Amino acid sequence: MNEVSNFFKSAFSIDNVIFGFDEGDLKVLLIKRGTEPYKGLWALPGDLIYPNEGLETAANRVLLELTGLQKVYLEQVHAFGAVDRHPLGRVITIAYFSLVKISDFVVTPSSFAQKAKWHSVAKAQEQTLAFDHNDILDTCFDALKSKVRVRPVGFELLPPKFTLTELQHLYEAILRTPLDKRNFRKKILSMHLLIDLDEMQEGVPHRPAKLYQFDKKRYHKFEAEGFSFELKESKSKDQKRRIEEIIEG
Amino acid sequence: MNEVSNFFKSAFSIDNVIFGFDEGDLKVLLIKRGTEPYKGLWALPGDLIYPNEGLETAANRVLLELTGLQKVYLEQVHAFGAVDRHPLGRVITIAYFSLVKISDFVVTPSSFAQKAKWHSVAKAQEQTLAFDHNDILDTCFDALKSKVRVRPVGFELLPPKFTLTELQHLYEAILRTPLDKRNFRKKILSMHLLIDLDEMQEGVPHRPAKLYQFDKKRYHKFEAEGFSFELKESKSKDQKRRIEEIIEG
DNA sequence: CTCTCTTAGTGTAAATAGTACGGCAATAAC
DNA sequence: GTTATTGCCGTACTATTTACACTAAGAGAG
Repeated sequence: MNEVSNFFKSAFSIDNVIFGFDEGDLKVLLIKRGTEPYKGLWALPGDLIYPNEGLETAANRVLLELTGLQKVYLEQVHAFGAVDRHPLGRVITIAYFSLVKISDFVVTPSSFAQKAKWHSVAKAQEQTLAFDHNDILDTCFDALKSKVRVRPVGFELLPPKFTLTELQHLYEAILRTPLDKRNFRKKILSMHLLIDLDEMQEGVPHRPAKLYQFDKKRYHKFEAEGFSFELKESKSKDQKRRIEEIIEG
Repeated sequence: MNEVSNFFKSAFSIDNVIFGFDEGDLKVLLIKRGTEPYKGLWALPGDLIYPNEGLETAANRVLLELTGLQKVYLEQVHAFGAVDRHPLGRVITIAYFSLVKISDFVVTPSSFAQKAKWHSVAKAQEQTLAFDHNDILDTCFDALKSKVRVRPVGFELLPPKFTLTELQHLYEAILRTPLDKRNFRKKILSMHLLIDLDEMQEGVPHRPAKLYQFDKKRYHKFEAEGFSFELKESKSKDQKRRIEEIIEG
């Protein structure tokens, strides 16, 4: 077998797709590159991994430097290692996504020393990003979409107190599909994972909504009993009809 | 930002969890290490990634060298990068799992030049493997378990013609839960993804079963229409009762 | 104070999907 | 022909999902 030392010619990095939710829209935090390569293009925040640093540690470091936030939801998604993905050498990058509550950090000066900005995910996906960051963003967005169906991670994006409508909008933004209001509420409430705070929204120019909180403790108890959070992909009549057609002929 | 060249002190590898299905049991292909470190222990097949080699290419190469198989199902799962995971240096490894039909390769001499052997996954998980390969195996097994619920990948492990009972045993082995025979058949057949070959099993000492084939073409058509394969995790009465208790109390 | 605007909140019937469960049928071996 | 083994089938019950439309509450304008 080849000696390890023969292969010391590559570098690792992490890239972090930081998602936030604001104004009813799913956002991603991007940085404008100030140096070559890809100077002037928007890129995902990331950095090379230090020699004595674990992968997740590196991802958390990037997040902390940029947002000042610690202990946020972070999940590894995929390693990207196309030979030519970095013009300066072989760099394999490991992509993470994290979910932050935008309201949690009021633009600390340090965090925006580099020009960082929230972008609508949909718009970011349409423009050209640096490196293979379009791939990475797409992959991480898809990972979030899948995750949100099977784990209650959406709450990581909302403030601690939220309304059912906000929650629904969040799911609609992530799943990119409209949901029926009554069915959504019924489903969510039937999981018994929301605490009704007996508080009302304030300062809204219309009927105020009730505020809820995610019941993390209960969720952990449920998990221990093998309970599984599930938001099924629902099939429309149209889809069913077209599937019928394939079966018939 | 740090120069890329400062970081040229690490290596990448891939490790491949190769799953097979035989004798009603899920198997994994392991190699006995002939050299230090971890000499004598069983390990996942893997190798360092060559400087000009993509990640998936490397994973396929390892697979090809070991089994002689090409074009098998391969999926990236997770990158493992604990600082001390390799005693000889910093090596970040990217774990893949692949699904092979054991019947496809009749132990080619070259493939077993290194001592490779199929192990029951359950037993492999109980013994100590080299490096962090227990972690990797567990993670990949869980990934397979999740995957099998939402994509019809199980067929990759079966010969082209199989019986419904074989298919059920496969799912039971992966999900590690017994399934009701009639309900399983009903569910699978209702998906219209199996072609009834009008052929019978031969040489079995009991009533022979019908043979089926997975209808890949139709599945791709369904996919294009947004159809989603789904095998739900079913909750037992017991589980439901315990969840009720949490809600009440 | 009343009218308007906006969003919150609610129920039910029909269809679909999931669950639990027992007995006869076909073959090979003896 | 008897036995052992596995294949194959159907129904009643329950739970979940779907589709769908109106009234309620508050803010703001006049």
